[in-house]
Amino acid sequence: MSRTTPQRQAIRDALAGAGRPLSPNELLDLAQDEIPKLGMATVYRTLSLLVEEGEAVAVELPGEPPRYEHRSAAEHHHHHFRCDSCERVFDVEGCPGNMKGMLPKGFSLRAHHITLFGTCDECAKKAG
Amino acid sequence: MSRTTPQRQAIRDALAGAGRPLSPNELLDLAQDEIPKLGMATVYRTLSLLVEEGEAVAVELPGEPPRYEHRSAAEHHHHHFRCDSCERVFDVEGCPGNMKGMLPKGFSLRAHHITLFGTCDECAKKAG
DNA sequence: CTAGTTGCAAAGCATTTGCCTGTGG
DNA sequence: CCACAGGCAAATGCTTTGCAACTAG
Repeated sequence: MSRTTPQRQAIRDALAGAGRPLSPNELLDLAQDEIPKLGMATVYRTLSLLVEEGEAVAVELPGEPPRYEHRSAAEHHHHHFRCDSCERVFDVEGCPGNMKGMLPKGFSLRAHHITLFGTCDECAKKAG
Repeated sequence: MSRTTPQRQAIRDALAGAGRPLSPNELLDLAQDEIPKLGMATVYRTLSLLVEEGEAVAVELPGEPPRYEHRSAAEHHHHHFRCDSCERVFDVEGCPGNMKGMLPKGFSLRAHHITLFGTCDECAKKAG
């Protein structure tokens, strides 16, 4: 059975507390505040485990390696925003919907991903 | 200056003739019909060159390495559809637009990507 | 106790680069 | 002729795996 270890707890906590999708590196940095010797391999292994358990969800963005967010964020339909400046990713609410009109004849739709790109509020402030 | 070689010509032709975004591997296969000894390194080097020249455009999809499409496809705003079954990617016309309403307060929008997932017409027919 | 976990180092893979030979202009 | 290109093989960077030591239950 799957054990509760300090490493896993630190990773779970970081994910749950972030409120946005985190990259494996961001996760390593955050979790190392708790467990300084934590290795990247453990982060990857724990992420696979959390995804299997349904505790975390992979967030795939165009042109970037996957990030991961806590189950609570994934429970409702949402999309993502990536800041050009700080490169952080945020969840965004709402959806234009009605994407069936875009389909070529004979194609059927199962899902859609929308990614917005621009500047987040913090970076906008810094830039003046 | 940049030279015209049989390798580059084969790659250009494959891209121009495809009518949809191609992965480096698809491109290698197609171009090897013309130049059997063509190497992957040349495909990658030529793609960078074509992108610099504006002859080709990189198409980034969530969770996948970039594909490339001919300039002619990129001249107008469009999005992409990926078939779950054959894994090919197609261009789709139209756009729900008005994505600004989704932005959190203080965020500004520069661009958006939409990717549709489902089954293409050919695969739908095969599946009956 | 002892099977599941971890850290470290080595292995994988797709992409990129270095180097020497070949060739377009 | 000779600077640019191409093929091959080695290097890279991120992710995964192997393995011996460690620890939760």
